[in-house]
Amino acid sequence: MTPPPRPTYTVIAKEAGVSEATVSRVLNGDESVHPDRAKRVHEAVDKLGYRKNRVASALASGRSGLIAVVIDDDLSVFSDPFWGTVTSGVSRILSENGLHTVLMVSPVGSVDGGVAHYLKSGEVDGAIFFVLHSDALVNNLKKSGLPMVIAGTPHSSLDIPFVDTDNFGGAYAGTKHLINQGCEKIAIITGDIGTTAAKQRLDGYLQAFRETGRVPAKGLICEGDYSLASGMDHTRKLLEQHPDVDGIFASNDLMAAGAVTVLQDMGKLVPEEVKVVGFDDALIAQTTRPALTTVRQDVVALGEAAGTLMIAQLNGEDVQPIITTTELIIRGSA
Amino acid sequence: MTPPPRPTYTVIAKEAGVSEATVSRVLNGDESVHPDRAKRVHEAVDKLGYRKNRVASALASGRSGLIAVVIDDDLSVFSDPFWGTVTSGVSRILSENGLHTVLMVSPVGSVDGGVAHYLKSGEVDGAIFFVLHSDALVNNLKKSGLPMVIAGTPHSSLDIPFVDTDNFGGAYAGTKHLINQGCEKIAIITGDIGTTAAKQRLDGYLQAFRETGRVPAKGLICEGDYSLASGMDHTRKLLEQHPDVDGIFASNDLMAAGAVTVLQDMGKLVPEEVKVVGFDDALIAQTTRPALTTVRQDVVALGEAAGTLMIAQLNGEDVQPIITTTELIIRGSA
DNA sequence: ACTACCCGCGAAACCGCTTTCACGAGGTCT
DNA sequence: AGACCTCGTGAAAGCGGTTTCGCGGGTAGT
Repeated sequence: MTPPPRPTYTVIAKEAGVSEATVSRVLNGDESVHPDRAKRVHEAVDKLGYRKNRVASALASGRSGLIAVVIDDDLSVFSDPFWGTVTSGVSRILSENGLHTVLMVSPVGSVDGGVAHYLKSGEVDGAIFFVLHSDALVNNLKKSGLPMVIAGTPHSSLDIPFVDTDNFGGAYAGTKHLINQGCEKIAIITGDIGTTAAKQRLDGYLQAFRETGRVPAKGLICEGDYSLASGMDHTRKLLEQHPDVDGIFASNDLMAAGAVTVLQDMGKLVPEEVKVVGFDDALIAQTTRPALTTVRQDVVALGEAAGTLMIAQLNGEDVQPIITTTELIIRGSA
Repeated sequence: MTPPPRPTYTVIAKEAGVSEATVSRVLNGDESVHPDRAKRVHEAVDKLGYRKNRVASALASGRSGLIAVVIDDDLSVFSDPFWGTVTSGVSRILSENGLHTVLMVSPVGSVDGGVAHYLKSGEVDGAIFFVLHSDALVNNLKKSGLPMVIAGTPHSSLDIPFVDTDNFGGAYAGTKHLINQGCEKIAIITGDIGTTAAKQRLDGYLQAFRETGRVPAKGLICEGDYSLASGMDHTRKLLEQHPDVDGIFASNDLMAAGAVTVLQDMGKLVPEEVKVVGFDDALIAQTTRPALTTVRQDVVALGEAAGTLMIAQLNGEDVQPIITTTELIIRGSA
């Protein structure tokens, strides 16, 4: 019933015949303790099955061993496996380093909300933000000196380390592929343009276009929002206004899937008449017919990179942004 | 640079002209403090922008305000949005109650791994498990007196509160629908049969069948594993061995999508020649052509239920398992 | 041989909050 | 009026570690 009482330093110290201070030193890897005594301490620890109380440790040392992962509730967390995957990558890396992940799913807009309070209250040693629309909170928190990492490219050029996929390069490669396949009239359905990722992908598309010497016709740039519905809607409009489109680059697979669906419903053959390229290489890319040609991003790696950056930062190391590479996966749709 | 020093009880007490004990009482909602003094404390708190140090509080009170959410690494966390969604539901409810979510993604098989240690070390006030294959750890931890909630039905009948979707009822309804649509030869592709959810869905299927007076032919029960690939493989085999199947109930949408894909590739019309029903109502259900008829489960509600159960338990309330209902969503595939 | 260091280690203060305990004031009961 | 409660409150003892400080002995320098 009652949890068995756990031993404390007092007990270990007595058992090992040393002072509590020495126990602390040994358990924290202080080299200056004589090997013999260290050994005695370790034996006592093993024998008594001692485990350090991290709360007490946190209070005394000021380090909690907790890293917050802050996900803006506005995100489509509920339907997009992306964030869950990133988070588990983060969590893996952190726990390998003796840290734990505190998940905070909450609107992050406000500089003064509950999340902000919590982060400022010093209960966590660092915070990893999944930022999309606004850097306000992050920016504000920077002053507090809390180590932070941003997953996704920040809007303003705060000098906060971040990790991101090579959105530009990926979109460039995807668009280039369409061009190489002989597409003449290539549209793009962007993601939520309030996000840097969507902007960067748009830039990649434009760049590929520019290199051909042509300029993307107005009306070929459709502002979507990453949702299936927006992929479908924009494709529909596109076909009305530009019946001769022969290529669509969608900023994620969900919208690409929507595009394929609509195209087929409206009697267009994919990829014969219209080619479609997506982004992400999500599961859904494999279930459409034809399967989606898409730009793969390594989401787990992204999460791990975020974790790594946090660890490095806590160790006082010099930290550089990490951009993970993408890979064009060619399937049936283009 | 250095974070501004935060005020402590000492400061608040001085400012308000009361003792630290009184400050503590006020801040913890002790009714017995005279309103005037309470007011003075609150004013001091506001004026100084005081925020309680939860770590110190945790050490002194023995309550950390942290709830662990343990996800078995074996789970397909990396591709299945399901768990991320449940988790965010949990997180929402907990944070509304002043608790925080500590995410632990790690193999849970061992009774003696890092997770077990952490949970036993008293750093969390409770744990919510996403259990699939084994109850070993949970079972072991029960003795420690740690409040726990299981998401998913436990294998053994431990008397630990759990939340789950009505898998049986959902599968029953789905299968029944196929029967009502005139299907004669209905196969099932189960999920990983090592999970209770998969078993329950199979039972629902069998029950619906039984009520017709018929017995499902051997070979119509295919043991899948929730993956797209297994949905495709089993459908392929099914068509070889039973070319006359006219209905397939898949234990999740991913496998259902695989089934539809293979059926069409092999020249079968869906739903004219073979009808398909999935389970989950995941996003993917809307992107197949035809869109999937499927059994919807409310994943967010499931997470919230788990959170609610935890809160209730911490409050010492009587706790009953929660089974969330499902709903048959009829689309094009059946 | 004498002073100057350095090193390993224990005593004790401390981290910031919670909680027990006891005390004094005011009220009640006889 | 005296014994007995009750109630609000402050002093102080923890909670279980970490860290500073200083001591004693050994080493080094001259």
